[in-house]
Amino acid sequence: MATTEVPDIVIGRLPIYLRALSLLHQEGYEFTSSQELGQRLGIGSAQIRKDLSFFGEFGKQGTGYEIKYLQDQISKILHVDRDWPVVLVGLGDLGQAIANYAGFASKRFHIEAIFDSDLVKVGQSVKGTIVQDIKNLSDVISNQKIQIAIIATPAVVAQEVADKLVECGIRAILNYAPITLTVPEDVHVQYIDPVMHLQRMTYYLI
Amino acid sequence: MATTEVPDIVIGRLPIYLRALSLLHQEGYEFTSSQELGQRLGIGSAQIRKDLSFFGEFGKQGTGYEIKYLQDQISKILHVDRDWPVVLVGLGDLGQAIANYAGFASKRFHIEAIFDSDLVKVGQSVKGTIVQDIKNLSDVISNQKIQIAIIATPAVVAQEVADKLVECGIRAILNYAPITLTVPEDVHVQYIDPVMHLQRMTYYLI
DNA sequence: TAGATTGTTAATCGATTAACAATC
DNA sequence: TAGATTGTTAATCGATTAACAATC
Repeated sequence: MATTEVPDIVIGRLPIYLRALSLLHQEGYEFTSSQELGQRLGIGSAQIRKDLSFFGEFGKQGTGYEIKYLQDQISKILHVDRDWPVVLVGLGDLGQAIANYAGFASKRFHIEAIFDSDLVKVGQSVKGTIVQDIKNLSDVISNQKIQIAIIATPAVVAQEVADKLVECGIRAILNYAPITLTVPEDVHVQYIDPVMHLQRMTYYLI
Repeated sequence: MATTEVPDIVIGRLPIYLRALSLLHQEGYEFTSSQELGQRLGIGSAQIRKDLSFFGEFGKQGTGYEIKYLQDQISKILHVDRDWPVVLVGLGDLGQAIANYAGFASKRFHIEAIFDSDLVKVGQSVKGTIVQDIKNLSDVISNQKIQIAIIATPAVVAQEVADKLVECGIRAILNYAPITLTVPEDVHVQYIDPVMHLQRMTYYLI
């Protein structure tokens, strides 16, 4: 229970737990156990208990975990018990889809500004958010104290965009461009590349 | 070099190598080394060499790897040296975006059929592919011998859809619905959930 | 109380890394 | 040849799991 630097792989599982708890809650359950949770997620019950033990004691012997309480606790741990403003860079087909995706706002991630280098797109409005020239990037990020960016540009300009974002003070990047980004080690990057997931599965086919 | 069952985590890195090689190739390079590759990817050079050694010997001492050759070899290993037909289930906003995304076809994954339960959408055409009633699922999959499916339905019906896909013989599922699926162990599932990636990063913010 | 399930320890398992002989 | 880099071994490191006392 000491603050011994929680492994990132453990942090990576917390959102999975949160998602499962959310579902259990929706289904009307009030309590669950590490065993039930593990069953649903295909994870060992011991691992779930161990993961949670990095942060405190959230259960009761004999009865397990109160779903709503555990949800709240994990939300606090992950800092998702608040709204997060986000900037989106790139408004091609992919950027359009991201801007229109309701799933972000429903989890309290709000796209506050959209940037594109194409002046034809600048001035257009997507879901009430006006597309801005990428020249305004720095001002918007510092004025609104935004820490999170989503990159949805072509791969060729993604590194350049990332550099600019880092320079503007962005601390976390969700990158949809199919390229590994180089950033300072205090900046976090996560990748979304559906093709890579498909390529990983075809290894096992035929 | 024996066939000792390659760890899945190694398979998961091959597409990353492939992506980097592709980029190096585009940039006009002809040779690379495990060190250069590792530098770009933030991975140790020893790990890259170890990963590749599961499959054979692809480099030369002193000079490293011929990019084009290594690309071809990894492509063969992953079975992405061929076209793969794919079915898409669910044509909401997300499904629309997936159907319109050029990145799949460019890597030889072709959406051959789209299914939706909404009869209003059935008959519509997206990029030349006509939306079909989900009742035709079984026929299409068996006639075209399709092994890969993409789920882009609401979370509440995703498990039900997955069950049906498995029943029809699907062997690999790319799931965009925010829910952990339960499938037989010979069926592969990969998840795309951008919100989870964001939640993982906010842990480290403020 | 009896049954269930937690939190935690210690053992196991697996993955990463450092080092180096082989060799281009 | 001299320099560079591979493929592989062995050592290290870290993550998962089994087991169980504690306790609701």
